[in-house]
Amino acid sequence: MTINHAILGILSYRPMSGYDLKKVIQDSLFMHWSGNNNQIYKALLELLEEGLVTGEVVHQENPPSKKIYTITSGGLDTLKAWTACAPEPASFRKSFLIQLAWADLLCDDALRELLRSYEEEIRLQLVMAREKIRRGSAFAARSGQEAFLWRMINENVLSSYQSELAWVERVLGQLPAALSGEVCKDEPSAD
Amino acid sequence: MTINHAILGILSYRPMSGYDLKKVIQDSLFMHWSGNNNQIYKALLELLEEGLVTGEVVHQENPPSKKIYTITSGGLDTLKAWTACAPEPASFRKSFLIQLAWADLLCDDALRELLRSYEEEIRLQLVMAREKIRRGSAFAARSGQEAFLWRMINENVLSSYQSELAWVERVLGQLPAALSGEVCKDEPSAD
DNA sequence: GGTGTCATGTAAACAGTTACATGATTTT
DNA sequence: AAAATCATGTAACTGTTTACATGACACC
Repeated sequence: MTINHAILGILSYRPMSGYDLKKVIQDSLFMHWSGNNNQIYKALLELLEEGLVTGEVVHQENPPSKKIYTITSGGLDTLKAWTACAPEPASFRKSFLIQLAWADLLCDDALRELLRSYEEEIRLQLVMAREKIRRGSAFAARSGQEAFLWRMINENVLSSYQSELAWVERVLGQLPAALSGEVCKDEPSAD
Repeated sequence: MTINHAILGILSYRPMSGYDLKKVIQDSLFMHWSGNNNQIYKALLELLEEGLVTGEVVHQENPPSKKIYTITSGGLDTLKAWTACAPEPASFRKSFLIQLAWADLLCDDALRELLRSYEEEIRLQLVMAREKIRRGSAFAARSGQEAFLWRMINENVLSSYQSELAWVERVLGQLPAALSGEVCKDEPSAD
C-alpha cells in the first residue's frame, strides 16, 4: 500500500487534515489515486495505529471540526527508509493496445477513427497535465535539489504522454500503406 | 472488466482451455494481467452465462480432462463492438515518481544510487519485453493489417520503456549540476 | 431554495494478486 | 525421491472506485 507512504510524504511538508490530503492527491500529477475518502481515512487510521502520525481535533469557529495529522519522527524514519528502497517497475496499463490487437475485425474507416480518438484522448491528457503543472505544487521546494526533482517528475509525465502521442501519429502515418496491403509481405508473424 | 474482452479476443483465434488462456496472457506483452487462475476461470464462467462462449469437456488419454471454450457469434459481435468503442486513456503508475518526490530526505549518494537502480530496472523490463517479442505471438496474423497492428503494439511497448530510460538518463546527467546548488535559483516552485 | 464548500466517515462493489488444494503424469 | 507440467478450481486478501450519509454554513 503505497498511499500510506504518499501520505507520509505530504505530511512531511506540513500537518493537515484528511480533507486537505484528498485535495493534494487529486491535484497531483504523479500520485495516481483518485483521492477517494475511503482510502485516505483508512490509511490515516493505520498510520495512527503504527504511531507514524499523530492526530489532533481542531475546533473551528464554525463547524465542522477537523482532525489535523502530524508526522512523527518515527513516521519520518519510515518515509526515509521507503524512499531509499529498491524502486518498483513502472506499470503501463493501456487497454487501448488490447483493443487494437483485435481491431482486425474493424473496417478501415473504423480503425482510423479509433486511432484518431485515441490521439484526441492523449492530447486531452497532455493539456490537463500541463494545466496541473501550471497551477504549481501546493508546497514550496525545501531545497534546490527538491525543486530539481520536482521538475524532473513533471518532465517524466509530460514525456510519457508525448511519447504516446508520437507513437499514435506514427501509426496513423503508416496506416495507408498498411491498408493497401503492401506491408508485411516479407514479415512472417509467427516463428 | 476488460479481461473478458481480452479472453474473447484470444478465443477469436482458436478455441482453447482456461489453462491455455492463462499461458497466452502471461506470455503477452500488452495484456498486463498476471494471468492468475482466479480471474480467468471466473471470467470464463461469466462469458458462458452471457452466452458469449460455449464450453466443452474434452477427455484426454491421460487425465486431467480439460474444458475447451469456443467463442460464439454473439461473442464475436460483442468483441467487435468493444474494439470500436471509445478508448480509455492509458494509465501510468510509477510509484518511483512518488519515491523521488520525497527523496530530498536522501543524501546525494543514496539519490544517485536510487536513480541507477531504477535505470537498471527499466533495462531489465526492456530486455524481457524484447525477449517476449522475439519469441513471437502464439498466433499467426490473419491479415496484413493485423500483422501491422501487432508490430505497432510491440513498438508502443518498447518506446514506452525507451522513453522512460531516456528520461532517467537525462536526470542522472543533470544531477551533478543540481547537487552543486547552481540550479533552480531563478525557478520559484509555487505560483 | 438550490448549489457548492468544508469535513468527517461508511457501504458496496469491482479489480487484481498470492497462495492453496487436488491429482495424475513426466522429467530430473 | 523431488520437482515440473497439465489442468481444474477456491480462499483470503489488497487495492481502488463510486456512491451514499451527515450537518453547518455561504453564496446566488
